[in-house]
Amino acid sequence: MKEPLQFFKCLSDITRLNATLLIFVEGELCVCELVEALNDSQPKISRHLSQLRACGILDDVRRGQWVFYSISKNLPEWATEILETTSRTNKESLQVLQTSLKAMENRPQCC
Amino acid sequence: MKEPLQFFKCLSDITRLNATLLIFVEGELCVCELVEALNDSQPKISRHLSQLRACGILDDVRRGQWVFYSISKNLPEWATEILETTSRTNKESLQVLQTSLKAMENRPQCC
DNA sequence: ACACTATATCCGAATATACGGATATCCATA
DNA sequence: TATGGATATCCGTATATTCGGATATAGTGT
Repeated sequence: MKEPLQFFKCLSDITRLNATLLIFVEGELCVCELVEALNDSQPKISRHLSQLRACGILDDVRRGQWVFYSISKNLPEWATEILETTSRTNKESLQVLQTSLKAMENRPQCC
Repeated sequence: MKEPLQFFKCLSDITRLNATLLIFVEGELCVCELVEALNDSQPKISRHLSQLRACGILDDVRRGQWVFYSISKNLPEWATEILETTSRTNKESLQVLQTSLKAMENRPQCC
């Protein structure tokens, strides 16, 4: 993630924005958790996640069956600042997503 | 400008991003100045400016023949923060645009 | 009224983006 | 190695976005 332009393009889709912010506040999430929290199809979520990874916003790590996504350790300071500002601004809608997430059963980290 | 999503969509086009940032650092610019500084066609610039105005990022005011654009007085704090961060990050490419602007002859404010 | 400059908008074409559905891949476990 | 769950990718389609070129509108000065 070198250019703000590319960063804004990534965040200009509702699915990618919500996924990024949710991961930003939760720390690490796997695909099935995001499918549940965002209430979207698995291929759709997966496609957007791989785009965010390709742009350098997310890191992914496989752990058993699951692939966990987190904010890239190489994300520049300015991008983190923008995520900070945005998560604060979207606090309420983010809390809705966090609630769906907490209501999910059989979350991978529990096993 | 209510939602970060909409804000990011506006800034995810290179013409709109550059126009917004240039206006952000210069304070107020007319269409012909932006046409010159961004080296694009007048209809293209005009179209993007009206989009930015419709989204609540820019204000416009006609002064004689010219229409001047500035950052909207109603732009929320969080959006200003993002513009601040972005203009700092894009400092170098912004300076190139500012140089083209300064080199322009017959700028409206001179008359 | 006319000419000229600045700006805005309309239109069709080209391009980009996002999607659903099907399918492939990867891993754990029996 | 067979099965099943989780994830990724492919493909064709639908939609959205952007563009250039033409044209319309608005204001200024003659």
